[in-house]
Amino acid sequence: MEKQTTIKDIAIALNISTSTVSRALRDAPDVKAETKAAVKALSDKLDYQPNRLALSLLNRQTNTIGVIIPNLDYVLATMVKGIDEVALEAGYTVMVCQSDESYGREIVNTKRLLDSLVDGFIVSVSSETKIFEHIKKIQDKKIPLVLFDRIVNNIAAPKIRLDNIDGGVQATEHLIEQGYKKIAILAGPENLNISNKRMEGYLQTLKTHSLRADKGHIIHCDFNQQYAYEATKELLASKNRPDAIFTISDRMAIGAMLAIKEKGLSMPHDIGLVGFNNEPIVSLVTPAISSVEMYAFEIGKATARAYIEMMSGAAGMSDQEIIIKPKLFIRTSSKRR
Amino acid sequence: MEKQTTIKDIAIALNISTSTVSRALRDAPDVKAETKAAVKALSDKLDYQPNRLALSLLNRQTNTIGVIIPNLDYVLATMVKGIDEVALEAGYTVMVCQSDESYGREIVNTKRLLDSLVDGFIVSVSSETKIFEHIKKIQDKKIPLVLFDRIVNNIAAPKIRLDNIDGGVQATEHLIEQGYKKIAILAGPENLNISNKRMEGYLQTLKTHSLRADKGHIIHCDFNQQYAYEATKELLASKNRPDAIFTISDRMAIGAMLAIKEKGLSMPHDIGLVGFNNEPIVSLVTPAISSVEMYAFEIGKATARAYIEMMSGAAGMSDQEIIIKPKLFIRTSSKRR
DNA sequence: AGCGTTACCGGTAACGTTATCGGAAATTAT
DNA sequence: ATAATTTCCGATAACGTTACCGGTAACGCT
Repeated sequence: MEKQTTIKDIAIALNISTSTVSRALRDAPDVKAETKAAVKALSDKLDYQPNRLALSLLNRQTNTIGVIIPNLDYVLATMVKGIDEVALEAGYTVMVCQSDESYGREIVNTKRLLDSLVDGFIVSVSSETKIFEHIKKIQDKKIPLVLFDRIVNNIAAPKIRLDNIDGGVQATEHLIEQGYKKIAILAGPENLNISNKRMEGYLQTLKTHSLRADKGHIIHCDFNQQYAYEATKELLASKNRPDAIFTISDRMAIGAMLAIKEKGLSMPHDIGLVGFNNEPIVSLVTPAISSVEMYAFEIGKATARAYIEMMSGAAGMSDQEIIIKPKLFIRTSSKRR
Repeated sequence: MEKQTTIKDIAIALNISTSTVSRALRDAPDVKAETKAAVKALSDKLDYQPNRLALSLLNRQTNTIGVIIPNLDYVLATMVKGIDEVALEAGYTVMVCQSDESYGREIVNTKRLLDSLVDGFIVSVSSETKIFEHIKKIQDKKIPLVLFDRIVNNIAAPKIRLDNIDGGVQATEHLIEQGYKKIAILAGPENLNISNKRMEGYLQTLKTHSLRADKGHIIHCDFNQQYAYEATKELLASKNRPDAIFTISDRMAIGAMLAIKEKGLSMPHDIGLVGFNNEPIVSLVTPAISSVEMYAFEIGKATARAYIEMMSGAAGMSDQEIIIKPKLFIRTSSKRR
């Protein structure tokens, strides 16, 4: 690693002071045009780039956003892409850290970024996280914080998220409308907000239609395909077999689909199936799976915009909540009318 | 954003010098145990964290790796996960920038990170990139650089990549063995190294078996599903219709699959299909698609390891090339014997 | 000629940290 | 008791940059 050219190098070469070089580079009015030209010529020649560390240290801001996410699955990668796009545009650099759904790593990541590396955070908490001291610590230090997707309710910060309840409602309404009566739900871990909200929509809709959810039809399982597969196998073997399943993610829907196929049952005839996220994959499997689109890219962009607005000192952001409306895409797996 | 506690705050509070505080915190031998205890107690109480900017400025190193990738699709996200894991373990922070397959954004990203933000690069070039001046500039400044996955041949840096030729060979050998005679290939953009290498394996294998590739059976198209779908439609409508297709990505295989199904042809009977990457999706579609596993996570980890080794001053890294062997997973789409 | 004004530039401090040097006090050795 | 050593700590400079203050020279005005 070679020494980068600094303002000092230029100053010495031109036999002027660093102050003047600095001013010349910033096009300050009180520098002779001639001097400016010389400085600029030399700085181009030496490929001078200001040292951002020094600037950050001086100005106490890094123009870097710390983004902490639980993983890089399709949905989150799409959201990050949205964040990235808007942030880059606005001159921010983004630092993405994966917590890998681990509470411990989430804390480590937060701590590291807190070492004056970033001047704000955009966070989606891991499914394992039940204690939010590390998040609160961010706020204690008065560092801007925006939450997205997997938000935390009792923290006062701008929140950008899907209307998860509505997603649950849309999915369940649709299944009922298609004539399904015994609708089961494959939910995520019990403390996962987004899962609970989707379930809330589900329960609420059942109630509206005077249907009752069998206790055995509400399954909490880990957020992945394998668990969903096994849970579905059990569901299908149970006495009171459901005639439809709503899963709160597409990966879980795929797991369910495999179990259903294996059992020799047909969709949508014997069993209806609706997933969540509307990942590309769901339209490629057979049968194509209905799914709730959550507009991840939009959520990402809105998140970055909220962050920028917050940084620009907008007031009353802490209780702002941007809620994106989901939309159900109906496909073969649940369409029997 | 509140003022962080600094070493100075502690020094003033305890009426000692900042030097002593610094030493006490680093457990230097020449500090009284009593003083050390006092400093540590107060630093805990004030939640002191050293300012990494100041340290980086002083030591001329940031312990941050700049990772530049073209996008965050399944394969690259998996690789990043591998990089992340190893890097975090070794105390590095990772800065991921997406170029979004754009040459321009790749340059912008490189430039930004070059502003003394990172002390080394891990790069996978975008498919649009044909000029590598920005990469060479990294090396001109003697900044460590590791290339992975989409490497650039005429740049002297450690390279970690798949044995793409072998992947092409495995896929093609398999198709020939299954009795397919007229094997087409859906390749990526013409300047994309990984695509060309996979194609090289394909051509090489045809030659071994004294088969000739019809010129019309070699298609270059963009790296996505839609283009592959359309290219396949054309292929299937052509006079000399192929009886097998090898695509250099799974997303392209999916596109091909859709076109084949639409045409009413059956796999593996009428047409054999083999993809590349072995993404989870390929075992979920019907028919399940054979695909070449590229061990993305391993590649990511190996990349980070090479980077760390390089940083530790290991010699002769610049001509090191780590080549991971792929492995074909055979599924319904191509198994007719 | 003397004064004020303008144009231009340099010096210094500061951001937070540590390495280096040097020095005072305390301890040990003679 | 004095010298020699050890123990402990403080001051300073440095990393690269800019804000701020100040100063010199040239110019214009009366």
